[in-house]
Amino acid sequence: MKIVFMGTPEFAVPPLQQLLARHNVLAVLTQPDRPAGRGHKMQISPVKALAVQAGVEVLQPETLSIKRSTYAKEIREYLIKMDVDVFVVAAYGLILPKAVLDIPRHGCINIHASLLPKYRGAAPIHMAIKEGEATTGITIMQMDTGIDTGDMILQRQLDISPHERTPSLHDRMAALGGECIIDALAMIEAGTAIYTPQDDTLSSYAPMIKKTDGMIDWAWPTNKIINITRAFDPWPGPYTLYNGTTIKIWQVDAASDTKDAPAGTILVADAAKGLLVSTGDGSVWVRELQATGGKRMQATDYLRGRSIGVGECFGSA
RNA sequence: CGCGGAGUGGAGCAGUCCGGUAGCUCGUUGGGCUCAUAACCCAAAGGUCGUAGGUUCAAAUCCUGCCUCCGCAA
Repeated sequence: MKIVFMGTPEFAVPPLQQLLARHNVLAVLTQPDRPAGRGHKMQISPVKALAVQAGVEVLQPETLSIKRSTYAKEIREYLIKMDVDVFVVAAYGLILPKAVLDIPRHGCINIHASLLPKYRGAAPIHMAIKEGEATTGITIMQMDTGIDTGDMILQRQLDISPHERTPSLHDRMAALGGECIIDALAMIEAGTAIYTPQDDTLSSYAPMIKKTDGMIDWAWPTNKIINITRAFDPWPGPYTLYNGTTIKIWQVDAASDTKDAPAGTILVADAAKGLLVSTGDGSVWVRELQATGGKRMQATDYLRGRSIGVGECFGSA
């Protein structure tokens, strides 16, 4: 099929690879290069890197709204002229106006990283782990003007293991997304695709993650704190405040004993035993942490060189 | 040129401001104690102080370039 691909981050790379191998990808749309990272260096998106390497034309409009950009108008005319069968969209990051959705013969197909109608929106993978889900999956759907509200074409499940963290689930989801899009396109091409509407009454929303979402509230239940540390690795990084600095709390385990102390209180801080902190309903061993300016390390290693006093408190500057 | 922190035996850190024999908590190795131990006691090994220059009688420490890592911000 003749395809135009739209995507930006790492998640969209495996699907694009699959499409490049099996279909005729005429162009790739991805977010514009932006200064990012330390030093504000210009950075290209993972999708752009792959497209350039594959020799596919790359278009990077700021927006597809013709009200806000004359370039968007040119792009639209160009896309129409290409006469493609379908647009495949995976974590592109731009809203597609109805006029764009209607350009291809088969419309726009989206790869979404959740079992819709659950977790519509920008961060479905993080949200599934944060909520402690045991199962998630990929949904391929026909896009409409809503955010992840279109009719579903194909859905495939994936189990989340109890200790799984975002990076590993993200990679498995991206790979599965690549398989699903190929299968879904085959059904569309053969005319055998079945379009199932979503049940809006069961829908939920996974909004874009903010930096501050990584802040741990020690009054939360132990399980919620554990799930946050699984979900927000490596970004935005689960963290707490201590002595006016930020400490990232990468990994925690539930402690068997519970002690009566205000949430966030350091119950044990010993290079041999570890670091025990009270929570809303018990306590957790902090296994892996990262101080400002340092790298990730075991809590016991941290305590060998620096001291945290028993009775001190996490979560307040 | 976005702001800032850091690089010291195998691990985590102190020492740098005010240059003058390289230190702490661990780990490792050997020995001891103990019914026993991840516990305790004694001893030992192990470091071009990120890198290249500069200043100096003398540089981990002061000056400059470079490399690497990280926090903030995006």
